Amino acid sequence: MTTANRRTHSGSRRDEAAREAVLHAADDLLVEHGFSALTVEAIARRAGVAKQTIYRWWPSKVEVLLDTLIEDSAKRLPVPVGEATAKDIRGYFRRFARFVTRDPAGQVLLALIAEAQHNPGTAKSFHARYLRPRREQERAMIASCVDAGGISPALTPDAVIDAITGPVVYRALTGTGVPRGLVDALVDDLLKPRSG
Amino acid sequence: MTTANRRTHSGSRRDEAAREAVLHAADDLLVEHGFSALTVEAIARRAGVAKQTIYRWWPSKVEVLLDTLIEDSAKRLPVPVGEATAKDIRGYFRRFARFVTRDPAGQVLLALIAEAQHNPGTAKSFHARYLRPRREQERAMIASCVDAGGISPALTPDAVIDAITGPVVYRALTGTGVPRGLVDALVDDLLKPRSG
Amino acid sequence: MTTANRRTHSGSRRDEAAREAVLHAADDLLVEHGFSALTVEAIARRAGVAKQTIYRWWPSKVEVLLDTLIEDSAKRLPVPVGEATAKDIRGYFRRFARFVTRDPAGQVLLALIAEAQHNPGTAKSFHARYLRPRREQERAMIASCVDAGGISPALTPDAVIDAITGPVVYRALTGTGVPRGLVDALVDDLLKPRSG
Amino acid sequence: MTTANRRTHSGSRRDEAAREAVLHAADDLLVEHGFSALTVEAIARRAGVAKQTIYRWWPSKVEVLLDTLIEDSAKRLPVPVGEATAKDIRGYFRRFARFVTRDPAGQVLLALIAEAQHNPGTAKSFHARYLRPRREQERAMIASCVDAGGISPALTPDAVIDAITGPVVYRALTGTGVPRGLVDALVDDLLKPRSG
DNA sequence: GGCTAAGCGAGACGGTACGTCTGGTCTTATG
DNA sequence: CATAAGACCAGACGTACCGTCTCGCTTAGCC
Repeated sequence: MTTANRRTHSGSRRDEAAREAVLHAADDLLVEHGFSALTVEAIARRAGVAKQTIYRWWPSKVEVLLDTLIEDSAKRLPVPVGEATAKDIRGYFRRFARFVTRDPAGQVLLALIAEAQHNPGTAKSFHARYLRPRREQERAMIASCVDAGGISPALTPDAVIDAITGPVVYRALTGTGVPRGLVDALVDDLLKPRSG
Repeated sequence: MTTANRRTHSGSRRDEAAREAVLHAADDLLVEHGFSALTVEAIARRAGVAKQTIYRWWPSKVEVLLDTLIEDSAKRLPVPVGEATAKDIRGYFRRFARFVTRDPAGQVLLALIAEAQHNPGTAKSFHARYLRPRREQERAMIASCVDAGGISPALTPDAVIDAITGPVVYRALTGTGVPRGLVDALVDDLLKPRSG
Repeated sequence: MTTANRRTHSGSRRDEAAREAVLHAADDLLVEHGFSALTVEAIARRAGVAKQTIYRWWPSKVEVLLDTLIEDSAKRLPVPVGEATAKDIRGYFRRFARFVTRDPAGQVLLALIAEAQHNPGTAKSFHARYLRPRREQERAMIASCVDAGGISPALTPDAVIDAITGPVVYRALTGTGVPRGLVDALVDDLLKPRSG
Repeated sequence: MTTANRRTHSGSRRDEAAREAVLHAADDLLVEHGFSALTVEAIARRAGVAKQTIYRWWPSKVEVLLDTLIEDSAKRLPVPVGEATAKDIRGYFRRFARFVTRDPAGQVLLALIAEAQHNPGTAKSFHARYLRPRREQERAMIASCVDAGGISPALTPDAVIDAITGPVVYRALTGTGVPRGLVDALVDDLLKPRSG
């Protein structure tokens, strides 16, 4: 009702509308036309924003993607906090598999893993701002469950996480999809102590 | 006065020297300056070859890389053929981990996995010419061992391969290295039947 | 402890200090770094003034220059008023030549002649605010001397002025300097009646 | 009849058609929309040429203009060569006045005089490639006439040229037009010796 | 003496053009 | 007929200014 009919920028403070337009434009372009269509010019065009506005706030288009990924995965793939049960953990990794294979934001994740291969700077901030913090939360999730006696894996928490997310990500990267039951099989196998 | 110092092309047949110069130039550039330095112009410059010569024989720089990867991994990471023992399999995956983390050709593999994310055409020929054939050989290796009774994994051969290579590749892609013992732990865990 | 070191603007009336800072900044930039360095942003930076303050009071950077030119040439190159002798006229044109070739304000004049070529709006206000009024005074100077019988040129006053300032300006514009004696020769030649 | 219906560029040699398209585009843009519309992008657009093609052959748009000026004034404002009469000289300066005030190429000349004010690099090559050679020819024209006894001016040849072209150029630059008879009056006045 | 109005420094904004780089296509000349 | 060379069109890169705008502030001048 009270919305202005034209976006009006906010003067000497950062324009939140422009920020969001950029993030959405980047996301949309990636999903619709792939990473190669994700040029700063195209983002600016699509967002109705000047190139300079992008360069003012983000050092590269990769950081734009990273921002969308961080926001989206905080919303749509939260790591369980507090005391986690084996069921919580299984649920998290199932959601992770779905996120990576079906959520648009999952495509962003894969694109960033890829881009980090090509560009050391990307790798660095991708780790610092996404992978590392998330890994910490995941580790805490596993550890809390171990502490509570819910599971007693033979591997370290890190190795467990790699052993589950690794195959999921690898199959997603190679475009072969994650087969039904793979996550469950891995989780079952890894979280319980090996007999003998 | 015997010139001959300069490579002299051969007339109406494809110039093998040019082909090899291109492959080596691509490999070297990737290792020395990373994927972002790997432009067709740079390859041509380094190989002492005209751009057109590259475009004549390869549809893109990615196919150049793919050719080097195919040649190099046939040489340096052969899949065991014939009857394979559990030991052979473990050995193969150990060599795989070393290849991916330490061999220059492993960098090519990672770069192609990455590039396949950005470009559907790359993905297609990367699968058809590298991943698929290799996966077939790996599957045969596992199957022959199962048939011989050497192992009896709970998962399908494909799942086993993913469960081992997945974490290795994932850690390599995220630049975190593959910890000592990870491969062995995964192999031990997956090749032997689950108790109970 | 009495701060006051920082210029403090004056509230709801135009800030004279800002006005002068702008004029001087423009002048300095032109002389030091040439016309191409004379951007509104650079003037604002140098003057310690916001861009908006410039746009509030001047329609363009050219008008800033024009203001400095008008002030400076009123001070340093006044046209003789009242009854003029041939000697006054010669003196004026000598000062004009020196102004155009050596005075920083002369550079401003040349820059505006140039800019007027590129921009019709500049041309218009440059004529209206500088060239026309000045030409009127020059014409009056010549006319008063003719009336007094001091000279009797074969050409109209306008043509005389053009015939003297033209070569001076042309040589200044082409950076070739005004040779000693050129002004005197032209003045001698033009102010006295042609024999025969 | 035999013209190709599409311009086809000429391979590894410079494309003459592209060169001419650029020169004409620059000329046209200057005349139609003024110097401020003369951007490299606009020239490229208009000429149907890639920007890089312009940057490959010209260091700046100014050099493009300079090339058009050199070609055009060789064609349309040749300096008389060989023994020149007073009539030839008068004719040349009359043509010069018409060139500067009415010929599109004259606009290019004025634009370059202007731009040379703003940019030292422009000034340098404008002098070296246009003004200096032309001045040499003009000086030779005057000298040959003096030698033949056709005229005996009180001023040096250079001063004579400046005294005639100066006012013409100055009036053209200030957009006031060159009045009928001004050139003749100046020529008459300057080429004949002052009596007494 | 509080209120209003304008000027101010600061700087974000949507744009345009800059000059550079690479991509992928084409032509020429050489062998 | 393959090659080295390299010109060509296309279009993205990241930067500099443009001219407009809003912010938060300071200072008159009016009630």
